[in-house]
Amino acid sequence: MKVQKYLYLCGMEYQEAKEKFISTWGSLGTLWGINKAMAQIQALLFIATKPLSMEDIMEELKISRGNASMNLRQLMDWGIVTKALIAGERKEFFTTEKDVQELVRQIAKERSRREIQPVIKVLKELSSIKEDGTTNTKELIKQTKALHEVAETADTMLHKLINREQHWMTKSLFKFIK
Amino acid sequence: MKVQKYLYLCGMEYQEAKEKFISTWGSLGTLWGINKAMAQIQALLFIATKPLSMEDIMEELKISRGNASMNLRQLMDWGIVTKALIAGERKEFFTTEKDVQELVRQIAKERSRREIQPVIKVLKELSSIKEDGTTNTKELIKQTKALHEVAETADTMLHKLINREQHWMTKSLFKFIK
DNA sequence: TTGAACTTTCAAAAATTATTGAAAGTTTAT
DNA sequence: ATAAACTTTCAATAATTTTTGAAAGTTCAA
Repeated sequence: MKVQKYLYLCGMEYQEAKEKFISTWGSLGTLWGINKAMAQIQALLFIATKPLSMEDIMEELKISRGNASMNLRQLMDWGIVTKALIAGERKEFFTTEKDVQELVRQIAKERSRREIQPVIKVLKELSSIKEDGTTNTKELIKQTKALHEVAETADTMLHKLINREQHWMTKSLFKFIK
Repeated sequence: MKVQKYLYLCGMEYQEAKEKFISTWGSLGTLWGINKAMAQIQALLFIATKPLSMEDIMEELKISRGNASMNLRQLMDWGIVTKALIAGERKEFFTTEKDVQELVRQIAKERSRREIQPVIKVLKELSSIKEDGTTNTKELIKQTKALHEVAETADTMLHKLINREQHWMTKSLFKFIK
């Protein structure tokens, strides 16, 4: 009965679509090494029409307070969720970056910093390997160099993306690649 | 004693560099949702000067036969490792794609197929949500559309990358982005 | 067809990662 | 300074993922 009333008021479609959106985002996150709760919180905020409190998030996603707190903190470390102070409220509220372009840029920036740059550093270290003339050493040097080059290129590309004004990606690049 | 002899013959530098290369690749893989053994097997093959047997791989990486077998199969599913038949040998030997550009393309292709395309599919499904005039529904529709657009762009970009001739990425694109 | 040489499969064990919940910590209004 | 209203931390637990190893499966030479 309660369910029927709810369905009548809000429309089944919305609730269903919302859940699908959140769970899809969640499993996508898992695939990319981001944990489910973190991805789902971001998804929830992404389609919310106003900032949400920790209580709201816990209730919607059925997760514990500790889990919500830790994952919100991580999202803030990634720079894609921020606290939104609401006048007259003691609680903290949260919002995510709503502009997809900006979101993509922020994620690109963090992934470069956390993943690509450390790899580049190791590849650079490996370039100091002693050339002893063996085939094995030659191959290691050759492949290390090749990877180093690709990693640098990828990083440069990401940085071009990161430093562009808003709609660069969809406009210019899309045009370029025809 | 045995160790010293080994060090003398092969040079400490090589062994150290090789281990560093493999373990770095392994942890990078983990970060990207690829399991450690799978990434390490690929790394090992990437710097090997000849095809390796399952025994070789098991011994070098200290992993079990089952583990080696399953991960080699996955790497073959990804299309980045292939069996190399060696005349006169009963055993199977394995090699990985040695050209980094080609490797990147193959990975891009698989990631598009496994990750981006399913997301695009869900976003498309969600676009059939019933527009009931509420703010929440409007926001969900808006954000779904925005993501859909970005996902399509990313996928198109990847496909341009995938279908280019060999050195497109480093040559043309690098030039373009200055 | 047999059996030796290999590979694959898969249930169980180990390792890793995520989640909980309650105690400790913090902030703010009075 | 106190206490209510919150948030954070973290040890314990749960869930998930990876790894093992041995049995089952396959292939091939004789």
